[in-house]
Amino acid sequence: MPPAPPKPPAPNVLRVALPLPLPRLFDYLMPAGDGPTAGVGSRVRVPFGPRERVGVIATLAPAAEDDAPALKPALAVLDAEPLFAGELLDSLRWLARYLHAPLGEVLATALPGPLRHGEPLPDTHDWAWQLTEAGRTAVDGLRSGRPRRLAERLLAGPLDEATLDDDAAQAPADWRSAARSLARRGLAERVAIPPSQRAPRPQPGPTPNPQQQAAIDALLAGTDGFAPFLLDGVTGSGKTEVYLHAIADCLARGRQALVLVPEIGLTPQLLARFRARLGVPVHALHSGLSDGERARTWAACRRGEARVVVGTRSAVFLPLPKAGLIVIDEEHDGSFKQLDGIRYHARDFALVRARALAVPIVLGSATPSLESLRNARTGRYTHLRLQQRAGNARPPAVRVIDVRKRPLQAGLSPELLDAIGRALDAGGQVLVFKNRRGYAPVLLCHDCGWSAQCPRCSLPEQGTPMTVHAGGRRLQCHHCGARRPAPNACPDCGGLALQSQGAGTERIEEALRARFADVPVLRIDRGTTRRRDALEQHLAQFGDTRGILVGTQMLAKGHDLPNLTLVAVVGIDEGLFSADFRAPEKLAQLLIQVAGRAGRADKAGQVLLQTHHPEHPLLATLLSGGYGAFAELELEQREAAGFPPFAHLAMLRAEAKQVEVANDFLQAVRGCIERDADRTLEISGPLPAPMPRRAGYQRVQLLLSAPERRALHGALDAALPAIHALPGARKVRWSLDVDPVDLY
DNA sequence: AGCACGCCGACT
DNA sequence: GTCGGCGTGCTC
Repeated sequence: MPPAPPKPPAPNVLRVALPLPLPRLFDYLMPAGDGPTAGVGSRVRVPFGPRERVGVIATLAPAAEDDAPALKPALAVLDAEPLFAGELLDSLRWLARYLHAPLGEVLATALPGPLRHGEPLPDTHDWAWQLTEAGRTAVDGLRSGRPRRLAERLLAGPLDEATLDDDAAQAPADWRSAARSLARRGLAERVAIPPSQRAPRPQPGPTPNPQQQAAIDALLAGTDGFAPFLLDGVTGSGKTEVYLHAIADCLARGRQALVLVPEIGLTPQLLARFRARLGVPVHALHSGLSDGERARTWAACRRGEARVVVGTRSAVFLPLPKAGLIVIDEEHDGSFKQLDGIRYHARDFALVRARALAVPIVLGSATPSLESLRNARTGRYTHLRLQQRAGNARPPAVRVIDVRKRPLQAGLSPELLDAIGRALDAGGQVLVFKNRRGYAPVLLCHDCGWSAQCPRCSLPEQGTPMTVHAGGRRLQCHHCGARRPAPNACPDCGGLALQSQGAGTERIEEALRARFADVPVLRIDRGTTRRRDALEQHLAQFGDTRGILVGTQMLAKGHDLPNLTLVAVVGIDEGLFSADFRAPEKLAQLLIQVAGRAGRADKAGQVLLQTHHPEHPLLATLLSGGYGAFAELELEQREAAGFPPFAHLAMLRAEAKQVEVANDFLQAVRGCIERDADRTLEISGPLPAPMPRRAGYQRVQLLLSAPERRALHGALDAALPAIHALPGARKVRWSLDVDPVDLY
């Protein structure tokens, strides 16, 4: 008999993903002692240099070869059941490869702080109240009152807090103070019970209109397997109602539903509506929660106990062992993309997860992203439309105001101020919306509307704007890098009214206060409104009284203002002529959204757009054909210019105290990439970024573009090891952003 | 990323 | 004479 082949050695090496910006795993020996068995996806505490770190076991490997460095043993395995398993682990591995980010960093961003730092998965039990021994004998002796009534109910057995809450909702009574009163006397106690799996007690909602019903039917028909839907519904058409029906169906099938909303969209009102309608606990996940709460929600999802989670972008990392549905509300919203650290896009990653989980996913928006519209158009997504506005709301009348050569006061024209005055006289509310999105500044002539275009690479129709650098004294093109000094006078009309930026909200507020001294003027922006519900509070306080709201982005949605009769939008020209190819899309989405705020009730609303370019095709198309027509046109432009969704981008950014340092580094990076890149890969840069993020630091960037994703990722895969090894890599702060949203 | 080690200026 | 600047090198 031939000798049996040698048995492969039992795996005794842990390959651990640590949260470090290093693109490799670290090997350890099995920990000594008898802790939980080491399994892929479990966390381990390991020695790392002079300190300790918590990582995740990525793979188990057989004994290392002799030439390998001497391995240290891991200190302890922290999870008996792997924290990351199945679909979530697979999807996160995919994400790390897609973003070209270290697995350890991706896994770390997917965990709430306490879990990242090695805390055990927290308990997720519910609480109930029961009588103590003493309590049972003392009931008869209690004075009549709420504590006695509660004690009598508890005689029949313990009651969980959710049931007590529900009963209290029907017959309002404060059972908590009664319970505390009993507890003080040692008659009752609070005890932990297993998490409730009560059947949903949904409340009926309004009857869906025919379009909503058609959308609901389509969603319910597609619950078997991966099925992406674009729910394209005008403002006020009742998308949430459609979500609620789909979620209720998902709950009825005993599955979990995940709802992602933009940062600004997760309000107490929205949660209350979901809770009331679905009749099950709804978990919320957002930045306002404590670490402990986030960890508990994570645990409840991991155990399959959480039925519905509504969360902002990081909720896309929740484990969903019983997934049945994913909803992305306002799918076009920029806050789904993380702008630092692991730069993931929650909507895109949610699609990857939905596919891996084999569940339907609904992307809802009144102004879908061009990416999603294209996917709907090519048939990758089922396109569902809601075109009826609920109730008797009428679309507002939109008018464009030409401000060329008009005397402006804090950027406001006399016509606009007159219209504001008339709206106030009629007892209405006015919203003055300042479009300020951190666009790269462009140079604009106030007399004739001329803006600086690159002479070398202008397209015949739209042109390539040059951006303002060096404090307004230099212009630079972000396509070809051409530079020239900024002119002192307008090359077209000879006027001296060249300006690079409009007025901020503070100046507008000031001017409005001076002009309309008899009405309240409320400014809403990042400066005045930091906290989550501060916006709602401000607006509620403002009420229905006649007055003026001044603000940015934040005012584009939220709290209904039924008495709002005039919306004035200023500062749109920066969006019309921005060098950022996404600026027109963002501007169109914003205009539609802001316009949706006027005339929601039965009062007719008016929208005024103040611009130097009344004849601009974006405005003309948007006003005559709506967002759909705009999107059609814009997709053509993107295709002609070779921008997403017809090309795929990656951005390498570097910053240093001296531009040359960052520039030299990216020049070297460019060399690494060019060495063996596909011919279809286009590289532009290194170019200075027009807006420094931090004072004293200079930012430079290198943009990669390819018509096929494969070419882009192939080039990055090939070049990244060399880039990491570049001598300059430690002298600059650099990052790679796959699918960047902001090019500046 | 941390955190060490390692060589050159103004201070108890 | 020291305390401390941040340059480069490593972490299984």
